[in-house]
Amino acid sequence: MGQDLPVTSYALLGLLTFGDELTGYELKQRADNTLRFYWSSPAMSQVYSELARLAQHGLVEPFSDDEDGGRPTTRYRITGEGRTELRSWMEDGPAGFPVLKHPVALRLLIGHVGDAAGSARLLRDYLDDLERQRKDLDDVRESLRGRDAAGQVFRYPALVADWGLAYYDSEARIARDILGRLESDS
Amino acid sequence: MGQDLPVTSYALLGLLTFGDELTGYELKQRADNTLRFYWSSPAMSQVYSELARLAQHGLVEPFSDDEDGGRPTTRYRITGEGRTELRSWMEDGPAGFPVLKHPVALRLLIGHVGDAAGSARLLRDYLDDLERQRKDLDDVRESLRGRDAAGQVFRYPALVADWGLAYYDSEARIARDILGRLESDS
DNA sequence: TGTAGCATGTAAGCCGTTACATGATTGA
DNA sequence: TCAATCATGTAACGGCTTACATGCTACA
Repeated sequence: MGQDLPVTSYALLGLLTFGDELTGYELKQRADNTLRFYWSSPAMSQVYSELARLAQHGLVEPFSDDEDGGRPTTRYRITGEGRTELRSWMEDGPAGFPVLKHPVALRLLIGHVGDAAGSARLLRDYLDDLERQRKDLDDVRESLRGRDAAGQVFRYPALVADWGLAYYDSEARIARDILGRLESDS
Repeated sequence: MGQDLPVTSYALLGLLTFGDELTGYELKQRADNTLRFYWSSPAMSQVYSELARLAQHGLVEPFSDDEDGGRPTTRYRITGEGRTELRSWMEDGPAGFPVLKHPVALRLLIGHVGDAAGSARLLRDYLDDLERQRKDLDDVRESLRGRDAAGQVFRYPALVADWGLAYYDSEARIARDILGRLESDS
């Protein structure tokens, strides 16, 4: 109750609420498929240290997995206390406004320091990145098909993935528009 | 040449390229009107320590301002070396993809841990926040009118502000859409 | 007279990253 | 047999925040 961990801790804890038990390694992979797009995927080393902390607080439970055929590893499952804590975190006041670290917008802001060609290149590179990123997220989105209806496990992850796709589309529209405005300067 | 400072340092340096000389306090205010929306506005204490570092590297120049009528303070101006360094940073490889810390999307991802009403409230609160934020940015945008044409000082800041406004509009559209989808579940 | 804004910092501490270290298993 | 992947950490360090400290000026 009110353990007040860093948000990333709750984020990782949340990834353990989908009915399965993961190793630290697998948890990192899941983070790369989800958190990466609208939070940030913690480094491998942090995944382990967060898991250790969560275990210390009794929010996750480690257990050794000696399944025949595989080498023994440590898996983690969320505890009842973990679920309670997570729920109370979700209802704890306003979520807070998103923080954007947008190096493209930042460079564009001081575009007058460079030349017009530089700003145009900046935006075109961004459009390329967006396409790649959109593709990645789209693959994730497709992998949820069939379990994404109301009431199903991946309903919410699917909603969030759709959000992300719409966001990338919007960014691309905006970047193209600004690029056009820059080109009409000359 | 290749001093490799943190991005926030370059960001603050960039804010000194608009033809005026600022105190640390004023620089913080400018950051709140610009960086806040697509980077992050550093704490007051960090503004001072970054200025100290920039001065140490010769990228800004402090000087005392004893203008009659005001109490003496320290102002900073960008140096020639500072401009050079900033330009080379801007052209230094790809800008990097934006990192989003989106607590609303994060909470929505694990919406199944709470109840449907919680997710709906989350989104409605976000829509309120968006409106406030949009208003703030719109005030900033309006303050640039008249100096935002091609070739003028605030051309690029205006482009970035327009980007931000379009982004907020897009977020609101998406959030409303998801809210609608959630409501049609029941 | 008191409060809000202007102005400038120091210190402690957490979050998160990179670099480093180690070793088992699987498949080409 | 060699490389990639699985698997688990430790150590050092940087960035950034919060809390704290100080004092002046303008104005209600």
